[in-house]
Amino acid sequence: MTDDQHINLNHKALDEETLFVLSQTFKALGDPTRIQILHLLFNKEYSVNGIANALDLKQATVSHQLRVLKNLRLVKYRREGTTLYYSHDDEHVMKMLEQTIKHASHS
Amino acid sequence: MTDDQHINLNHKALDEETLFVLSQTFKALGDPTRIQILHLLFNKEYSVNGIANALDLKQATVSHQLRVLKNLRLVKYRREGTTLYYSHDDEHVMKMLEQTIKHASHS
DNA sequence: AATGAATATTAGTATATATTCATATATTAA
DNA sequence: TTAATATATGAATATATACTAATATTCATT
Repeated sequence: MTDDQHINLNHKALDEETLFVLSQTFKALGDPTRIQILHLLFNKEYSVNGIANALDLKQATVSHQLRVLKNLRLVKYRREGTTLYYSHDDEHVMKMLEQTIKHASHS
Repeated sequence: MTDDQHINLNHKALDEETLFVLSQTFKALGDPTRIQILHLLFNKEYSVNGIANALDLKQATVSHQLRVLKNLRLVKYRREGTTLYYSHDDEHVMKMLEQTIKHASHS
């Protein structure tokens, strides 16, 4: 029996659901394309094609990634005719992203 | 020419390197095992076997994931004999994790 | 109803990643 | 130097994910 066997009884393990939500959220930010999209949506809403044009991505690529972000409630949209305008929908995540961008930029 | 074609000239695109660093960091947190490890390391250092025991993971699994975290400088270690004690090494990331855990817990 | 525009979906492919088993390496003690 | 312990590494496998091309769907207009 080595020291490794000792267990910190004070430590509260993360419950399964929290762990799942956490990892899903971070995973959503773990892709350059999705970061670019969220970063673009920081100040204003964009249509799907607007995002595709601004970031030089295929329409289908943007649509796929928006679905991921929408499923995690990181973005929302409003419809105007056939056009869907997407905007961010999670203040905490956007602030976290902002902070981390600042941190990464001048490091 | 639709409204989508208009471009926000005020928007500064993220440069490639920042984007890469950002996504790498978030990707590191996008896995339940790595989150558990970092969460465990919040208050104190642990050996590799200590982590494996505390989280009921294989030694190899922990070692592999610690390498990922170490490459991103999210953890560091000190040696004591044959034992390596790992601890966290990025205050910003740990604070971000803490905040997001709080946010996810009571939501 | 037919057309055009914007977006979503499906299928296919390529790539990345997490885990496990088996084994190698490194350190210490006898 | 041999043995024991702790950790790292390599190979194999399974799964997940991102992108693309093609097509389907939805909505508005005529």
